[in-house]
Amino acid sequence: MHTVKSPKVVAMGESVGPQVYRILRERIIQAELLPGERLSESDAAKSLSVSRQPVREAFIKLSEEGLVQVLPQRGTFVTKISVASVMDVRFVREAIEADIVRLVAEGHAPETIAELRRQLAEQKKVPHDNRAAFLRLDELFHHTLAAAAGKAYAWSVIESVKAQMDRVRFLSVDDMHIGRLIEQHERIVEGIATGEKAVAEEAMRLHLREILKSLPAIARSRAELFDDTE
Amino acid sequence: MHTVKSPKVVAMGESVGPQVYRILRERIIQAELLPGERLSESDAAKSLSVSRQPVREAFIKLSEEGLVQVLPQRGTFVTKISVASVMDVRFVREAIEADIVRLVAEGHAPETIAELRRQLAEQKKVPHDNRAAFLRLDELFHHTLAAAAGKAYAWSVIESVKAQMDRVRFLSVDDMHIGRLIEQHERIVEGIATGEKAVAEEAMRLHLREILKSLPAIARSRAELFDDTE
DNA sequence: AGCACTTGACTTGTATGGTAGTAGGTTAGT
DNA sequence: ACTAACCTACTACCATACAAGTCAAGTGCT
Repeated sequence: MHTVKSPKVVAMGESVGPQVYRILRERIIQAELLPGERLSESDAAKSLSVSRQPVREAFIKLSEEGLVQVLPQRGTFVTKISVASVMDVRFVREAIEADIVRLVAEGHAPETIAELRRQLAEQKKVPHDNRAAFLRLDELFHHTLAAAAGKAYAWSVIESVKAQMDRVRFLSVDDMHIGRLIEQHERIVEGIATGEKAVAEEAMRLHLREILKSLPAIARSRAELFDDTE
Repeated sequence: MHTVKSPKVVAMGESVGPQVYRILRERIIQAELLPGERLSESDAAKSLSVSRQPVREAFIKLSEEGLVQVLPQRGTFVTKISVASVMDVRFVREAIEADIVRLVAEGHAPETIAELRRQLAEQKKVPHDNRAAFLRLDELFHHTLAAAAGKAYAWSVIESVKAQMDRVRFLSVDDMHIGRLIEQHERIVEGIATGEKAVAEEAMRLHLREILKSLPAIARSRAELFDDTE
């Protein structure tokens, strides 16, 4: 039964609601949908060839994540990036990942360390202008640490929270100084390998605070994307 | 089945969906809706005198929190309590609250310390059999710490995550040794007052690990409420 | 008796209709 | 010209109808 004539954006095998959610989430994080932009249940529904209901469910999820703001009877808008929100998320992330990396350092499993070193080599191979590729590897690095600590759930919490940070990272096109970030990764792995959990933890905390350095400059240069009520 | 033709359980002034969510969430946490129990969009809608749609949205939110499990075309069930899930949540909570209490200890604001001591006195006044009252004060205590650290967002993350822990706490009727918990609170406040952030942090970590001690016994005595596939 | 199949009463997922409310441009009144 | 009332075109929210899948009881054949 191939009744699909319309250019359905969604695929089979999974409910439509979650698919719409992921599509919109990705577009917001990658700044394809700009902060402040107005969305609409019916417009989004039409453009995705689905009904309004799944779109509505997606909007609700996005609003819980703080990516959109739903104003009843008025409209739904992509939230502007808020410096305060980014810092709030960063704090939570640091707290969780600090404990994770300490656990990994305690475990000092050889295969984990080998895997992390493999990833470091991979990261160094990325050309300095290919930002997206490095961001993927960075994501993998942190995810690997969580998995090594046996904290899959903690990672899922981080994932649901870090969207606000990711939006900023997609903006910092120019001076990402990938080299420095890799050095920080190396220090983390080093601390793990030597079993110095305090060293590893502190390296992770510093690593996650790196975003704070670039944030003010980005907020100034792309002021129209940021919330100015703070 | 006595269906109360209740005159609108929901109130005015707020959307129906979130209200339904809170009502069901409360009932699940307080074990009024038992783990394993089957829910139904239409039944819940009828008993609350609303339509299926807001109920559906509530179900989705609850499933994201891990309180219910939605099986398409089959049914929606209150999730059984999982020892692994409780420990996962506890880990995240410890990581965040450890950093929070350290911040508070660094700030050593006199009015905060005074407020915490006031709450300690309040906690001691609670009769040892009034579990619910103590749980409310305990909740307030931790919330106050987060607020004092200026981490409202971090607290909201904890709130959305700790439902799994709260379900267990409502079960541990008997040996809650409220006294010991208060002693732990006192040690936390002491660490904050003296500015020894390492002491305060460690006290918080021990406090949040307390649940692990009672968990195995509860899982054994109320095995029918727990997931046995682990 | 025992197995294959049908049927119907459920379930959640999706689509659509109807309502109250807001925003903004336009028009009538001064 | 200026103000105020209205009017239209939107919005999200809720209710309801329909579609598709699941499961178990029941039926008829072997």
